[in-house]
Amino acid sequence: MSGEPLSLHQRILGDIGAKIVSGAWPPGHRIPFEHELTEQYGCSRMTVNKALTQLAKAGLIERRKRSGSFVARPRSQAAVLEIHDIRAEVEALGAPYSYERLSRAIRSAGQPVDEAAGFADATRLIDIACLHFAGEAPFCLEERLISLDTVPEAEREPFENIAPGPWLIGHVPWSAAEHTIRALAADKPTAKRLRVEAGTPCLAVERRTWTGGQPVTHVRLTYPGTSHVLVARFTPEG
Amino acid sequence: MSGEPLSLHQRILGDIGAKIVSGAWPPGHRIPFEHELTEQYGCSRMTVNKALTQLAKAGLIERRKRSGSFVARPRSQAAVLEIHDIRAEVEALGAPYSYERLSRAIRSAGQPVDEAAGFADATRLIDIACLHFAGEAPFCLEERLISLDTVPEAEREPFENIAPGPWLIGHVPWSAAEHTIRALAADKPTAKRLRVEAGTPCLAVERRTWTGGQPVTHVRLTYPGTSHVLVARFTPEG
DNA sequence: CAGTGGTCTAGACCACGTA
DNA sequence: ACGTGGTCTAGACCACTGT
Repeated sequence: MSGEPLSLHQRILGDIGAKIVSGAWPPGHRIPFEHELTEQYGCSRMTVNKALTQLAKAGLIERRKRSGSFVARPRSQAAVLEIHDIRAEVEALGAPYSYERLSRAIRSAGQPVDEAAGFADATRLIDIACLHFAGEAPFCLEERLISLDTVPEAEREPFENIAPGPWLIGHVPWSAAEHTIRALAADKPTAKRLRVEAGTPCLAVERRTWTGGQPVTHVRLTYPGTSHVLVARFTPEG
Repeated sequence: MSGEPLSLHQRILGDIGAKIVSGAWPPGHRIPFEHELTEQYGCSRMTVNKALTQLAKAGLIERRKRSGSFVARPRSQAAVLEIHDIRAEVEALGAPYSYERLSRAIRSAGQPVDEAAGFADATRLIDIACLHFAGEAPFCLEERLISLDTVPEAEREPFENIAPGPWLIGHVPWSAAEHTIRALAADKPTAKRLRVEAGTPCLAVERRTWTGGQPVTHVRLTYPGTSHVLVARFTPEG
């Protein structure tokens, strides 16, 4: 439907992807060798290689030296999860966004939760709690630890007018991130802050971020009830 | 630490990624032109281009014709969510896996839930409920609709000895999938099936799958309590 | 040992956006 | 108009691996 002229390697990728997706080439089926596709499309090997490399990264095919490339047996689907800025999420709902810092403290790592978050003992941490609002209603509770060893500038920032997320993005680009998503029941303090009843189901997203090998921050975002969903998509086109 | 000899384009990718990640090149900073990197690394333009193209796909840089390439302002993080087979998840926990079909019916689409799932009115559907066990305990409730227009073979399958997920993977490769993740409270029938109290927080993963443009299946997986977490990772290395 | 994919080269032409 | 990135070529060498 999109009348855009596809580049050649995209066309090759699409053609092969279609064969796989349609079932014409079942899992285990051997894909034509690169030199065969080269003849078939009348192009150079690099162009074919680009398409096949991309299919391999998408997990649709598996490449074996000396043997060829084969349609992969789908073992796990890898979907792309878009993690948006909270302000953007709120404003996408058409609600006015606001932010309130609840607490800020500096302490040394040593609690079990710190270790679970990946902070070595005695790492100096800044410990922040804050609320994000959509209109009058609490949208999300943020509980965050930032390593002052990795981000010393954070010590001078009160985080009263800027949320830690946007501040960090402006000061410390991440190199790696891990998200953990779970459902949990709001405990009493959490429920009070989110203005829901204790035991209300919440979606909790925990994110750990590293730069180089150093832990930067650990944050738990707690969204009350079903106010929030995460969406992840997969297409082989990349 | 991994003593593997990196390919040249990987090294270039890593070098530039490090500059961005360390903050040495802040958002908006112009990256050396391809021909400059060509000189710097003593390689051809394709090699440089491969690295930059990959960085652009990872969202670390933004490329503009005539202007050059620039460090991107991180807007949304795109993390890769691994969706595993339920049997594999259970066995990874060290528990014996078992499966029980609860119900199976054939009907025509028309309910609001069918429309939300993307099935056109009057599409013939197979409607299945089943339970996945980890040992004696229910691990996950699966409620699934399969379009018989798209997958007519499903009509002959009782799904008593094989779960719909693995069966579908063997019969209908997906071309696109969308996952929606939310927290919810178990309603009475769900709670009974999962052997928890009504109101228990559950993690619900809904997946819609298409092949070509046709909807294949819609499934809701309900995991009780905090028994299950999803993990998503991001690294610019791809 | 032969043939595969992985990687790289030294060019080339083109579309396109900015100056 | 110019210089950028996007794409492609027609070769090449190498490591690996299955026969």
